[in-house]
Amino acid sequence: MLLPASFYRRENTCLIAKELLGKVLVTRFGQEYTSGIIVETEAYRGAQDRASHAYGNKRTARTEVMYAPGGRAYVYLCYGIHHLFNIVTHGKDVPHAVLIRGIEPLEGIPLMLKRRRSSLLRPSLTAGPGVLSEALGIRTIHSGQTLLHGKDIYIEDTGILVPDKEIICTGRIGVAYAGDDAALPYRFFIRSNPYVSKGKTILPS
DNA sequence: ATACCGATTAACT
DNA sequence: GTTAATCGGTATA
Repeated sequence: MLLPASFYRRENTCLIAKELLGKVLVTRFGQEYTSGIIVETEAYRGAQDRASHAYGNKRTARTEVMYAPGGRAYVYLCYGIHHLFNIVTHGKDVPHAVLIRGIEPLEGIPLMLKRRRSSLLRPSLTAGPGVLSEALGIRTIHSGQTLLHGKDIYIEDTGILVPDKEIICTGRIGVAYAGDDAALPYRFFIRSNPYVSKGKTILPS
């Protein structure tokens, strides 16, 4: 079942990030079909969150899509190389988003391997926000696209159940510049899943 | 026009 | 454990 607008447009972005675990992220570009189970996410809470590109309600051409109602892709280039895929959440003019940090490959694995120029199925194929975008063929040109039409990029609920006991919550990765906000418990991942990224979490002080 | 830097990764020691 | 790669976005002038 395709996730509906009502899933993304709720106000609790941390809850959305948590509930995205176990959902299936799909890209379908013509005949090219690839998918993976979401195993790691991070919430970014807009105006009030120093780690967010929309901190202080900053509006630029890049961040504008986050001000749309939930259910669109926000994709940006990081370190000049990596395309990072986010899901816009909350309502209009509230620029929240969820970063997808890890997926477990499900369908179209040969195509993912080809996109990653790899021949071996191993966690480095899709563990990490930059590499999973490459495996799924997601690039900055997709920023702003809707996830609600079941075309190009979308998310399905296939009934995979992730027990609460298997979900771990920590501080976020790579946002040391955000001061105290870096340690907020906004990162969610599935315990012991090999496709969770290997970055260092920032511990609360 | 110019300068700085990052929600990372892979390849090193 | 460390660090080079790499370039669009953003701020400043």
